[in-house]
Amino acid sequence: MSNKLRARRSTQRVTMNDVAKLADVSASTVSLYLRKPDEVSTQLGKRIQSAIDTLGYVPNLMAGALAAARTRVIGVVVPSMVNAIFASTVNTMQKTLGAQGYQLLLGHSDYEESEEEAAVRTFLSWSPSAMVLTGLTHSRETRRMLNNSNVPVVEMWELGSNPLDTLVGFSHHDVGYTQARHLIEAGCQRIAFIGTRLSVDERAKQRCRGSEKAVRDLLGSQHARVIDCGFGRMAEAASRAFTDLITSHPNIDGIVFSNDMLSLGALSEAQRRGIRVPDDIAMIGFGDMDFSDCTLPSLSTIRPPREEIGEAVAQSVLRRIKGLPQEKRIDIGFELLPRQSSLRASILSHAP
Amino acid sequence: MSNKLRARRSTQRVTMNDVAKLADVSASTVSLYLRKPDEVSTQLGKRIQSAIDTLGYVPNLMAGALAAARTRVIGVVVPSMVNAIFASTVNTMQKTLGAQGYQLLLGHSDYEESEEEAAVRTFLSWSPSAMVLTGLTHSRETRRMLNNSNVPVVEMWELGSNPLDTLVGFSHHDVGYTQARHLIEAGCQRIAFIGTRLSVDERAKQRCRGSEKAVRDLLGSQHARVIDCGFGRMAEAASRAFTDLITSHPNIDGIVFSNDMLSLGALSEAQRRGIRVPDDIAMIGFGDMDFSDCTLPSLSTIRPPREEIGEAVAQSVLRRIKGLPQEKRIDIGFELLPRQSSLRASILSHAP
DNA sequence: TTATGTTTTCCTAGCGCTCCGAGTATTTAG
DNA sequence: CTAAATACTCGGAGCGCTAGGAAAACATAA
Repeated sequence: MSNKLRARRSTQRVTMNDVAKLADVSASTVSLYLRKPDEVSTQLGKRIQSAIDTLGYVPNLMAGALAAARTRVIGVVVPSMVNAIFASTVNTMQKTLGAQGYQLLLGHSDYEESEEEAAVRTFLSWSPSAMVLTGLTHSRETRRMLNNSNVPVVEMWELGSNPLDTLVGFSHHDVGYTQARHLIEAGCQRIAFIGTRLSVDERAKQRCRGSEKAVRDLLGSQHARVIDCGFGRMAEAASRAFTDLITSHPNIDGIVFSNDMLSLGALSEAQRRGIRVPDDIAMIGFGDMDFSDCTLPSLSTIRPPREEIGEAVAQSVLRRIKGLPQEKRIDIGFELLPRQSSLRASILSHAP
Repeated sequence: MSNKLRARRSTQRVTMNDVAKLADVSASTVSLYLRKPDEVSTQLGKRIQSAIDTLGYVPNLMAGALAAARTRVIGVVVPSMVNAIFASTVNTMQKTLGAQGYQLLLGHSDYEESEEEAAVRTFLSWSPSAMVLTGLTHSRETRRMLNNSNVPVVEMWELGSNPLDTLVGFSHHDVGYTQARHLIEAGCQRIAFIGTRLSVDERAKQRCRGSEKAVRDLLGSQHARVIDCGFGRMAEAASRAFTDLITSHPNIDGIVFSNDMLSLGALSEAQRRGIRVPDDIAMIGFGDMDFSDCTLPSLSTIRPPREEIGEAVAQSVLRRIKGLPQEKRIDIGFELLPRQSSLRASILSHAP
């Protein structure tokens, strides 16, 4: 008999067994109490709870996850964590899901499919309860992994075709259309579009197309110009883009921006140049950022449903996990916030 | 003999054993190869790798974590995820730590000790490799848990006394001092401080004290007024605070802000009222946010070392995990960015 | 060839919890 | 008062992997 003592590797943490011993019940009962308190008698429940409290027992998540073959983890991939817009959504999800005992694993794609793929791969090895991605554009491999994983997936912040599973968002095309229409209704005739990263940001691209369509539908013309600022510090890039624009197209009278930071940059540049906003040029952005209603003039914009998306995603995920029936496509809509930067005198004189 | 077949719970995932069988080696060898490739002969290594590839084997993190009694997880608690300032730091940490195979678990305290405590408790049950907290103020229970946990801890974004373990940050008192001194050097005589959540944001409070001290040291007076906007939408609150301030103290000629969003709100309000910035009132903020150099006038501010902190924390954590010696206190410093909002004509006429 | 040292591979006992199936009270029905 | 139903509890076999030590294979020296 090889009875040699193996080096015991035990961490000296309090385990469920310790609790069981102190409460004078079996470990199974403690486990049951922890998972389904109702199925344990009140009396034992109390004894167990008090044992837990005395010992300061903390369940070992790893052991639980291994035994149950699942974790209470939800993987979330957003394009950028620095972007406050997504932060609000994640924040809301965190609150709702956290209250239900789920832990978010946060990753970012930097607007690159390959980065997203890496994040998804990492997250999947956690056996997550669900995965949440941003947008509908993913690499082939990402889609494959997700499809094979048998994990509920929610794509958010966009509506469109070929969803992986569940979809929660709004139409960016409609946003763009609404932006341009708003300017047109304010009396603008020659409209330009200024955005960033149009090459990689599918949603920004959609907004641009929507704006384009409105210009075509309502003015029978085209964007006078579309400028892609590319990457880098946004507001600064916007200053340059604005300068560029009014040089090449001095008769522009309305600009649709891909986000409010760009609006702000352009607005400042306009002021610097003595161009009046909205009288000479009207502007509308997207995002309703913190500062948007505090500039002078305040910035007209579209408020995306940041928190609402977070909440809807959370609820959707919860229902999916519990196996409840769940809508596959949820349109949250958005809100036009007309403010001073598009409030032209002309709109008054142009009354129908 | 109770030979009844128990319902096997096996997930049909590919396990290490499957790989071992295909490669015709033992499971231990596969495990060893995965953990320390050098300790396995090249020949076997190749065979194992190819088996892994054919089967598409993905290690079960839970099982590994349970057996090894540790996870490659790092818990990070920031006051707010929506605040882009912390987002940059986290982003940087994510990049560096992620490359080393660590996964960040992100939580937020909402500037409340109790929330922080909850997050820490949750994270500790993951047996993290390290914990990263923001600031030095924690609940008694938080400190206790962390001390007992034997997990490396890094506190960031602040310098001060009684750290739990390692400290990476800069002095907010110095920031405040620098802000006020800058205004004073620009010729301001009557300085006020406008901040938010001073009651709960220890770092903002420090900056306020630092500013106070500079006013005392250099002007021999006191802040004409300290306004705490409280919570809520910042820029808007700042407009109100500004109005309030110039009503009660019409002779104010310089304002130190707790952050740039407040500066912006006040700046717009000033413009609305025809008050010239910086000539009538100079302003300096904190944060160097995206928009800060794109307003008109551009906003003087202090740039906190967001990314630098993230990188330093990551490196520090890595060294701690590896058991390498590590400085206990790292001062990253900060940078004064003088811009137009504090560039007073008076500074010229006041030349010494 | 044997002894000795090295390197490589493998055996095995856990890690702490979950959940199936079975056992034991307790209550209700007959 | 006994049988049947109900409500609680408990035993214990895994979950998939790690890591200590031993065995095996290989290399070198005597």
